[in-house]
Amino acid sequence: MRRTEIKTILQKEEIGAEVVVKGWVRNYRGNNFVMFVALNDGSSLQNLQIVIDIEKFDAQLLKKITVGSSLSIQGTIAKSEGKGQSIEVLASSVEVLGTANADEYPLQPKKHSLEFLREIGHLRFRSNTFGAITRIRHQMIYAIHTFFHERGFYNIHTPIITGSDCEGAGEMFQVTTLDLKKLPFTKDGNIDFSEDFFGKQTNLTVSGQLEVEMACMAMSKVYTFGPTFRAENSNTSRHLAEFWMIEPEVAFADIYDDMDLAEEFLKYLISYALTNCKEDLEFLQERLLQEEKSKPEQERSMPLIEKLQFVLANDFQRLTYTEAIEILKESKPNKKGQFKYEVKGFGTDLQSEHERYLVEKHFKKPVILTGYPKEIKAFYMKQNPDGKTVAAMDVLFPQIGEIIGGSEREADYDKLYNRMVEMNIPTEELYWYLDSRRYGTVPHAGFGLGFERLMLFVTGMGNIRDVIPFPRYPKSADF
RNA sequence: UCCUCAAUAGCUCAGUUGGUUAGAGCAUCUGACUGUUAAUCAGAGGGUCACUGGUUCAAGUCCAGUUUGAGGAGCCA
Repeated sequence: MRRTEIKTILQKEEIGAEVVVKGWVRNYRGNNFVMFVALNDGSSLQNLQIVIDIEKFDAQLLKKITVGSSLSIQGTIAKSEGKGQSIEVLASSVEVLGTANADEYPLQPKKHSLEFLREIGHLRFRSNTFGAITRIRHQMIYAIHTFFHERGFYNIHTPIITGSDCEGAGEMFQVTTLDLKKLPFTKDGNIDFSEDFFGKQTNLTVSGQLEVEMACMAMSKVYTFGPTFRAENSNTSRHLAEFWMIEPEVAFADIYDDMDLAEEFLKYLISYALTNCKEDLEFLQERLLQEEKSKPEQERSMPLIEKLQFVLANDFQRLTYTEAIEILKESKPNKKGQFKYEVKGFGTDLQSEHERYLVEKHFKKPVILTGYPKEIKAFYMKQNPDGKTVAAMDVLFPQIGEIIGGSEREADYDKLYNRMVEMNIPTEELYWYLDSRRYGTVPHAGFGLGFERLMLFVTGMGNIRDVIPFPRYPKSADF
């Protein structure tokens, strides 16, 4: 007989039907006559209650049923006599697929701290919280591809190993097959990378943008969704050394089209989560409410689902960097000296306290900031006619800050070339990037969305290390 | 990388001005109980007090360094 998923059994409620279910024991209890097992197979947050008549089974077999063990159960679906669930399965055959020594198994049927679960990252999928996050993560991946597919975008696999060390987005991890104990050197004392696997120095990518722009110059609407790597020594709850990024690129589009796409995209994903991950979101919301009970009332935030609906219901506030500086300059905390960094005028780099003030206090909704000073932004961004600013846009979200960073790209060959020289970007190495402006250049724009940042917002989790299965960060590459 | 705080049983935590044999709840084990819901009740076992060094008659407690974790900042997505 084929296995039926627990989710299906709970949905259909076919009383009297004969089924085979397989899964892991979350908890069990009982007495001398009857045993109740809460079984979970990952298909749903809900467990299925298995009822075992103790007299019908071998005592040695039943002893092997412990928290964490895996079972195959054949039985009939019945209306539950108990209060906690509407249906249950009365077992006619019980097979223990794998035991789990109760003395050693670290997951108990009780609340564990997220820090502890992170230490047992290989087992934390078996917790309710991480199960919910895992299901939501999958739904979001699916929704991202669906969104772009429905709008005529093509998915481009940009390289993970890159030959350029100047993608302009941070410190890179080196990739080499050279024997680190016997490095080959050139005559002038440098490491001889011509002996390396690729015959040159290579790194893990920090962004697929430059390559996806090349595809954009033929396919018009493209996106890449892949792993990116930053060797920055960032120890925060919002950064990972290995994370997944979504980078769409659209030809014949300007910065306003880019903002429209970003807002539509984020709202689509949040709306998708609300309709397709209801049960898991409700669970995470309840978890957060329990956690917040210990906090004073003013510090408590909106319940998770309400917060997601709120973002859907309101237009993102769009304003320029210059306007933001004016608002911040005139703000109470700035005048009273409550900001750690005072806002003085144009050119001030916005700190997270300033972004938070704009999003959480002043506008109380997501904000899209545009027109940043060119000095604080990347070389490829389109220079505005004012000579001071570039057509960049950052989407700022409550609690997480910058969730999206994007721009209209500089399409003019001379302007791009000169800016690269100004910023010491090696033009020979990036000849291929310049070629896109030399042959049939068109206006185009795109952005990058950190997938785990989106996950933080949708799940309401506080630490980015808890929304990716196996987080990589400084001093940590376990599992 | 910087600032602040923390590390005691498998987990979550108490541990007084430095002073006898380091405590609780949960988990585990044993037993009781005819339908449980994080079951309940009774009993038992379980500790290199993160690590290294120092002060002291005496250190879980004080000091220094190291490691790890949390919160915040920077870098960014």
